[in-house]
Amino acid sequence: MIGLNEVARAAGVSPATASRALHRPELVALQTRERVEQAAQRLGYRPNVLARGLRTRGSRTIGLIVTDILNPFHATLAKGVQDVAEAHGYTVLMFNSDEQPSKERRALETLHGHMPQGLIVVPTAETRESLEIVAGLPTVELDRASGLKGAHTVMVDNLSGAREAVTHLTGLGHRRIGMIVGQQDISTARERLQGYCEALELAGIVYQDSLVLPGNHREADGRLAALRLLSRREPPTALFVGNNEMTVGAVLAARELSLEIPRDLSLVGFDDSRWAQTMSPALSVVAQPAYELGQVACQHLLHLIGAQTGTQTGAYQHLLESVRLPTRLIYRQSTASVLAVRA
Amino acid sequence: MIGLNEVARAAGVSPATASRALHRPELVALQTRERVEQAAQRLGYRPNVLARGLRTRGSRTIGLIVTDILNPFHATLAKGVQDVAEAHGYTVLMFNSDEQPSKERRALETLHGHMPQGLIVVPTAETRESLEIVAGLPTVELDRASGLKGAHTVMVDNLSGAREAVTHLTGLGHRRIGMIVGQQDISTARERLQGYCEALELAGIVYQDSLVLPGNHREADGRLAALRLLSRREPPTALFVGNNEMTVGAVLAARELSLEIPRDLSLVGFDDSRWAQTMSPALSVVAQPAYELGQVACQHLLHLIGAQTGTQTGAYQHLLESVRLPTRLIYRQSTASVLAVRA
DNA sequence: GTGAAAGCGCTAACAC
DNA sequence: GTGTTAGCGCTTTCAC
Repeated sequence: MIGLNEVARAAGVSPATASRALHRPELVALQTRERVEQAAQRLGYRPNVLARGLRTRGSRTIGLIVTDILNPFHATLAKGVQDVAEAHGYTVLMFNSDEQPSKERRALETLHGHMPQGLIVVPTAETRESLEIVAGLPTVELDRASGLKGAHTVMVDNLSGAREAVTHLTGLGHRRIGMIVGQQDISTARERLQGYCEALELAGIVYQDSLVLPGNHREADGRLAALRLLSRREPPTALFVGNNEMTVGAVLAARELSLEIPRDLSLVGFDDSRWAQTMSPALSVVAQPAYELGQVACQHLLHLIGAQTGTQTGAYQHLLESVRLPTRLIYRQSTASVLAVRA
Repeated sequence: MIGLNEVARAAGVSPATASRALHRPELVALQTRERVEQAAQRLGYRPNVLARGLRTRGSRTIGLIVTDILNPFHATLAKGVQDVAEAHGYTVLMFNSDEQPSKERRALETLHGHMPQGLIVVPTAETRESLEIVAGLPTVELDRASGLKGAHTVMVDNLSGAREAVTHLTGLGHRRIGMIVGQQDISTARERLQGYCEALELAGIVYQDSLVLPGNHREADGRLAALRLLSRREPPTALFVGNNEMTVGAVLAARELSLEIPRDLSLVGFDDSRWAQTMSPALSVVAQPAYELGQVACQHLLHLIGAQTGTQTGAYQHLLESVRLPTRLIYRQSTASVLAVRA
């Protein structure tokens, strides 16, 4: 491997000067700098990040832990994070927690050994405790809040997103609206449920516990929950599903029961996706700006890192702890008026 | 940060012994080892991967470059790689080339600085040249072959996958079968095109150049190509599309032209996906074992790394250069007999 | 079986 | 402006 020593020798300077020429050009005579740069170029020099990180205690690396990279929403988050990180010369170490606190812990431990300069995490149910592993590390929680106080979070406005979706349904005359919602130890699930409740109240509908079924964010859970809800004596005429994977399950359940959407059942999902657009009827959804969410989280983290090392301009000194991005309700063909149905 | 020094002091031994106790237990007295292990445990010691990597020139890190993490196929590849890597204590540095050779080069350069022990890459058109950046690094090419001779590759059997799909179409009586295929500088596209040709020949149909349109793997390309093919004076009665993103485009094009699948057009795509299953009619596809592909690539790479350092048992000494996994044609509702149509 | 010492490649502190 | 020196945390000779 070509090291800084070789470059220095080729340029006829000391290693220290070579280092400065490359990273602090202003400390070096123009002429010297050019000699070094040319030598580096010619030899194909690439700095050894490990050595530099060891010395400066700054690896130019950030950690990212998502709960499920196979979920396009998370893949998109990851891309947003990566693109911003890369643009700033940071490398991303990505891990999957698969929604399991134990895997998350392992990821955090591995990460810790790599001495990252920051962390972006989509929390699981136990992140609050696990984050102790990387105590002191600038951290941004993405999409969900772990509940750790003082934590920086970048999330979507779940409350009003859900409220809007359900209000759309009540506006169509639906009174028996079911909800399939994630585990209540996840902040997004709590907020979306609350939005549902508020929308019902706004429409003067009393909340019915039996119309709300929990699921663990997976397709299979959504299917089972939908099957149960739709097999009731008085099944709901509309369904609001709290995450994209579970929505697929709900669609499958409706098909199994030969319910036609939207004639027999109106459906709104949370989070847009390719299949929601191509299935027929196309699905109405609460769309989330996933890519932007990832970008903002990364920008936020970089500011935190900058703020810590004091490289920051005044503008960002007072970073908001919590950022909320808006959702957008997309009307497609999966909802219909109850009146129309009965007619 | 808790370092090995602290652990050593707490255990009343020298740093050297502490290091040995943790990584070469056989070189240390049982009693000593236990003391060290307990101390490490108690203090929450996590080895500094940077320091170790610097010293041993082995970072326990591998690089992964995919062309598009937003493509579920690639996300699944990545998950397969990650799961295997993690199980063996390796951390994955993942990059996106977005199908752009320049981004791929940048990723390779960044990667190089991190001193990875191996690389898994889904090649772009110029990978053969760019790989020079990491010359000597154990490398596995995934899903596609860069053309570098002697390279280790893990791919799917594109040729027979495509042949089977098109033979299915000819078996249904189709004679005018269009193909939308990726750039010919990508090996998968070449192989799939060849499979198409062979299937035609097998059915005694003469190849028509004008029925084959290229696209750059994106949805928009697929749409445009399909639009052109389907607007011909004598449009094809069936379409075989060479990748999943472009297949979405083809479906959209068919809808725009008010062609009903499969009545007016039979369609087979390459690579299965969520939307292919949920759209109606459900799409027949050549399914690829994406997760397994990633797993196998990573196992292969780990063997290469092992072989290099001589840690390997004889069994894997003679690693095959190229691994091919089979595809599987899934029959759903997007294809129909021409005869039935005309009837 | 264990400790002392050197050094991986780099940069920060201190001289000059 | 530039060189010298030391040391980041770890592993690995080489002694004992």
